Amino acid sequence: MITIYDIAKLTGFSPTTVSKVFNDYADVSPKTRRKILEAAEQLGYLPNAHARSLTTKRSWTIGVLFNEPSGAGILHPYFAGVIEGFKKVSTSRGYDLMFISKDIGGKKSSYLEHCKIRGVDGVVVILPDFTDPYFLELLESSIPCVLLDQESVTKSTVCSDNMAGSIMAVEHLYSLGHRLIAHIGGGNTFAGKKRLQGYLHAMEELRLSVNPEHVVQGSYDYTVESGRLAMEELLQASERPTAVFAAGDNLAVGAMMAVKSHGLSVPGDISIIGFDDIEMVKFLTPSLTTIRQDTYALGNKAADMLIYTIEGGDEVQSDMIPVQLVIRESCRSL
Amino acid sequence: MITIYDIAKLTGFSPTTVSKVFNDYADVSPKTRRKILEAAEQLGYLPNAHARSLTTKRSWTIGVLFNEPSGAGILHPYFAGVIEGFKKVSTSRGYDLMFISKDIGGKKSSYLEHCKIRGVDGVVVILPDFTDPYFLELLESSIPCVLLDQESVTKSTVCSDNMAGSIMAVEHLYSLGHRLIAHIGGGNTFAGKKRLQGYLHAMEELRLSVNPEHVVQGSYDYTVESGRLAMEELLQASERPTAVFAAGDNLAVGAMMAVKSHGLSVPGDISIIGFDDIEMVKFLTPSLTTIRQDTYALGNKAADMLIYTIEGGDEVQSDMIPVQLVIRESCRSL
DNA sequence: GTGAAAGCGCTAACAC
DNA sequence: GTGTTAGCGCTTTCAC
Repeated sequence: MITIYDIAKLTGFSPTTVSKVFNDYADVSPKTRRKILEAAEQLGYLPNAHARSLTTKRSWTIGVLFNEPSGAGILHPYFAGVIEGFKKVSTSRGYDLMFISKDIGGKKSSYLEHCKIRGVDGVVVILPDFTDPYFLELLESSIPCVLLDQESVTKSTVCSDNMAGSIMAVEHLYSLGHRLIAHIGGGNTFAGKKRLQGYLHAMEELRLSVNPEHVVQGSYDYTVESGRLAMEELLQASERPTAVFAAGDNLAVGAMMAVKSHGLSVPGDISIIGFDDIEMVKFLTPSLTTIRQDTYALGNKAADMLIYTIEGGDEVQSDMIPVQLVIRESCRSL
Repeated sequence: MITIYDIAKLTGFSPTTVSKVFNDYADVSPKTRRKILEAAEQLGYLPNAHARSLTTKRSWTIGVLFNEPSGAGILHPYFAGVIEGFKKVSTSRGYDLMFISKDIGGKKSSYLEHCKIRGVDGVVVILPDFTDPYFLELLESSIPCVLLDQESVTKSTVCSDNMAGSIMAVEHLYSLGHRLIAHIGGGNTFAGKKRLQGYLHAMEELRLSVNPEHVVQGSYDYTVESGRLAMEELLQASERPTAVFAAGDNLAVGAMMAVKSHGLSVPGDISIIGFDDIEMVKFLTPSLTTIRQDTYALGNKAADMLIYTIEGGDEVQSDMIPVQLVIRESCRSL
């Protein structure tokens, strides 16, 4: 391995000066800088990130925390989109991404411990289950964090405008003439609660009464199966809704399947609107009307915030990304 | 930060002995070990991975290389499934995963340089485009690698049994009475070529002639749009195929869209079979008959191989994971 | 502008 | 069983 000492030896300068060149110090003469750079090139020098981190206490690494137990984690398009956007800006700012789990060295540990051992500079958290004690521990630590779809006063947060999206969804159904509008909720998650809240708010604004039987919770993992189950429940209601607003596209897909399995039609008998706009839904029959989240923008913004904190900013930030109604075929006009 | 020196001071032992305890050396008395462990616990000691790596030249980190230019990268369910499986076993073996890009420190560099700077112990490569010069450079290096869907004599490889899967697909169509079977290819990728090969092989075995107009290439990125385009082309053929074997589910979905847009029915007029079994396709109308790849097993196996190499094994391994025909509604019997 | 010296936290000979 | 010593590759005072 080529080190700065090799370059020092070759050029006759000291390791200190070589180091200064690679750290863009101003007090190196242009001539010296050039010679050192040439020697580095010639020797094929590459810096050693571990050695650098050991002295500087900066790893230029960002930990990525996401849902593992459900396994849905990375497989969900929401996660993938956010990470893609996050990676884009963090990479361009010089940071690499590392997955953080509760395992380390094959042994169980906490997220916080894992982060400290690896010396990550910050963490992006994409974890629907905010009751996890290990997550709480991380929140209380002093490690820079940005949270997606969470609320916090100590850490920065980013989320979609869930309220506005839900209101759009309900208003869209209303404008089509629907009055009996049901809701399949996203469980006990931040997004799920906001969307429920948006639904309730919109119903009230429109002076529509909410039949308690018309609000059922899907599980926090937003799976198709969970949507199917929820729809089965809705179908048992004394009064059948004419439209359903599902808090996630997977839930909506499950709901569509349930409706069809009862020999009913979407949108003939029941209109369905989702939330997310994951890629698949535009190919369904009928294609799904939904509220599009800009996952890429969510990731971008999260990275901006986290790096701001890592690099010394101490203001706790929080931002909401606009969402958009995408009209397709799954909702009909009455 | 608590170091082994703090523990040494507190317990009266030397840093060496403390270090030995954490590295499970046998020559430490049980009593000493216990005292040191207690002190560590009490002080809240956590090891410093950078310092450790600096001396041992082992980072317990595995680099993940995947397709970035297309952006399809992590968003494709294939990638997500493989990584999920890969992460599972590597984590349990003590390794963490880090994304490797061509950017580092905000500057352009090569994958190989990135790996060396970060000191990763090995790399898993999930890159359809094997003509990338930076990928070639990595292949020629001595860094432990495992490649997915690639061929190599110097590095270990894992892939699905693409040939067998393609043969299954064609035979399935044949058994349903189809004789005019077209193919939408996966472009100039390893998997794409194997699947084309399997198609050709099966056609020959079944003594079916292949109309050259019935073989069209989708792009290497396996997108829906690419499948749509390819199907449009097939629809121009002098003789219309009764069935199409698409080299990927996205391609198949695109093909279905094209068929429908011409007022034709799947499977009424044209039967379609895909490859992958990504989650969405079972919810399509008609649901897609396809060849299922076990992406999780692919990832598991890749991790096993890579860790084998990292930990000193010098045999170049290669393995093929079985695939499976999943019959749904998109192929009809003639 | 340049360099000497110390130290980041840890492990690995080797001696005792 | 335990400790001494040196060193991994780099950065950072601080002196020149």
